[in-house]
Amino acid sequence: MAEQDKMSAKLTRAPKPTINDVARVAGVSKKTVSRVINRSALLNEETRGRVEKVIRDLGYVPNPQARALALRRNFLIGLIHDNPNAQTVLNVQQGILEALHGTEFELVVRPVDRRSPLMLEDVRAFLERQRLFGVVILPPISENDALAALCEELGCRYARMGSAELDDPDHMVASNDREAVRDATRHLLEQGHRRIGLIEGPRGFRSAAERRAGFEDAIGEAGIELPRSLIAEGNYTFESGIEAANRLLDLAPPPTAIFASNDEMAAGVIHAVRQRGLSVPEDLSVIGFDDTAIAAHIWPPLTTVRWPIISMARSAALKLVSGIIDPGKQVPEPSLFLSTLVRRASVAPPRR
Amino acid sequence: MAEQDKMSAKLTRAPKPTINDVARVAGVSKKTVSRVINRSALLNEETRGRVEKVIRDLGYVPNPQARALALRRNFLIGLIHDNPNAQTVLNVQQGILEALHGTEFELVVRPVDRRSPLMLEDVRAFLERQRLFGVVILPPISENDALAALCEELGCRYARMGSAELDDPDHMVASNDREAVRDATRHLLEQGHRRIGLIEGPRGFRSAAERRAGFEDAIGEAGIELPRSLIAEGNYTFESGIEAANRLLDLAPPPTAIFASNDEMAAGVIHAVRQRGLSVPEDLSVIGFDDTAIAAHIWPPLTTVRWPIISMARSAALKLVSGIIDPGKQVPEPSLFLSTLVRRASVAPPRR
DNA sequence: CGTGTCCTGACACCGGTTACCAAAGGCGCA
DNA sequence: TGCGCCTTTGGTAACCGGTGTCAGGACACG
Repeated sequence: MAEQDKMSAKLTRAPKPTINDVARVAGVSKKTVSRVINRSALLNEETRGRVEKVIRDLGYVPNPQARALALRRNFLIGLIHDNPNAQTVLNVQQGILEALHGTEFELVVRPVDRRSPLMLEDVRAFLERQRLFGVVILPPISENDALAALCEELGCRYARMGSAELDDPDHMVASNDREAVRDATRHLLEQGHRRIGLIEGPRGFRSAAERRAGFEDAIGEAGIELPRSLIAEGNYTFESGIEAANRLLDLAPPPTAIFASNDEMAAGVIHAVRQRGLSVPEDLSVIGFDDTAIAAHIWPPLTTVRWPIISMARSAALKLVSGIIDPGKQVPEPSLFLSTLVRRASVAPPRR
Repeated sequence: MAEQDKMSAKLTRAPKPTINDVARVAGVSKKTVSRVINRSALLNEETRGRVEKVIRDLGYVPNPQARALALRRNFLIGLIHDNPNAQTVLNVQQGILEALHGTEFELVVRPVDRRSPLMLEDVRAFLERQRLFGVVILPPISENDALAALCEELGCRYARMGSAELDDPDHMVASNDREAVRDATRHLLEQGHRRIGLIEGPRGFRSAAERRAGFEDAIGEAGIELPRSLIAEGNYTFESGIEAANRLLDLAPPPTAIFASNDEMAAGVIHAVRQRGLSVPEDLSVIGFDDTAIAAHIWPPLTTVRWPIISMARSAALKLVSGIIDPGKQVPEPSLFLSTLVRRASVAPPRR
């Protein structure tokens, strides 16, 4: 309590030092202090050292609001998403914050409604008003080219995350979904499965198309015919996974394995199998995609494709602020991340 | 494309109107426009109308950065959390954003590390630098009184969410965990269970204590002795649920039902049961707490206590900004929310 | 001594806010 | 009716805490 009073009193007596205080104490002009802060090159080393000492002594921290006004740009990174998967969104937030740690940037979240006709105008108003420094755009909304064009138009840096390269590397962080799904499907083929069902993501999603393509690649390689009936559409939700699984399991003969385009739907598949009194992997092998927490937590633990979302998010954020935090560092952030198969217990050889 | 060019050109030609533009066109001073924006009482109605029309015609929107500088306060609401549960955090974000929708406020997320000795200093630096308007603090970190004191000291509004009333209603949004858990435990008792295990949350967590108290209330009411061995401690993670369940199931005789203090641990219990070749609810009844998505998605669907987290978060955010957005509205936001039992399929009468 | 380079400072400005003052109009009162 | 006072309304200037522009001093060099 006493300590708190002291701190409180200190605050009242000595409000935060401003650039003027630093300038006065150091015996230089505001502008020179500003140059020190911004690591301007044309500065006498001796002067820089003196000012830096005063900054340290006074505990001076530049006011982000004033900088935002003068620079006509905020030190905020926005996260635009319409992702229904909580774990994915939170992982992305974590990755971005890791990249922003120790900088003056903050993270502002902005969920949007992909289906709303006002979505673009909403985002425009948001970006214009807040003058964000940059935005990270999550899939599936990241596949919207109009959104990227809007950022470009408004002079807002952007980084799109996705399952394929939709943009140039400066604006895109992608994963190799197609290859990863091909590997996952090969894994099923190696186990002896020949009749494999696919639950694809919603039409129009790039990720859905990529994953389907990878699946078809592997099936084609193996010289297996893929009847249309073995492909069911889901919308990335648990419930749609149940429905799609039921459609596939009602076939005669039913598939002996199913690749679901995300873990949530894979969990739905397992649920549906159990409702029928069957079990995984004895009666049906299942592979998911994402490796979210649910994959390790359901029973049986789900064989799935690990999507390195945290690293991707970190890289996306670093792309946005690179050259700002540390002008020297110009090592480009990686743009392509590799998804890999994680083998757990939901895959086994087919019975017959 | 043509349209985009047009818009782009328009932007270049006519940058965002400022308060000066509005004043000039309306033929009044900046100050008068400012009065209109801030709904000052001492203003001629005729003047107000004229200025408002100009504002509408020009599409003028006050610049938040300039306001932040002049007012020494940002229009940002912070979310401080150390919650490992993705769904909970995202639900809270959703609730806050619902409350902030249509206002000039934005949401900034700030995960913290409860165990770090620098946590308080981190938050202090964050609040001082950004001069946040207010913060919503999630449990369990919301139980930290020093954090609330810090907000008070820095003049930052705050709203704590939690499982019991730790603060006055202006700063607290609570749920009735104790009563809800008592009801859940009564439900098990009504089904005929007499030997019921408890997996409590980590020591030092208020939510853990409240839930345990509710459990003991119900057991005590029923006149049942509660041996210490039937209480196992977890840390709210899936894995800790497995471990705790194994400790309880190794007892002789084992419990016929388990109340787990959150869904994640309840999912772990179900996992452990299945690993032993047993099944839920035939061999063991399970109740969780939270009603996160996982509760409905695992098998069997989990009977749990619904924690109205989204409404709580919305209310917390409205507490912060009330009197700002709409000075007229002084209806106080509710401070206590009721958790209720959701019956699914993880509870059945005991076998013997 | 003129010229170019390097470093620094004066000053206006970003777009709002508040403090303070001035003008206009209403009113009581002599 | 005229005067002073109070209230209402609007204007001016300073300020919030930084940034850009540009001029100019110091110094080396031809």
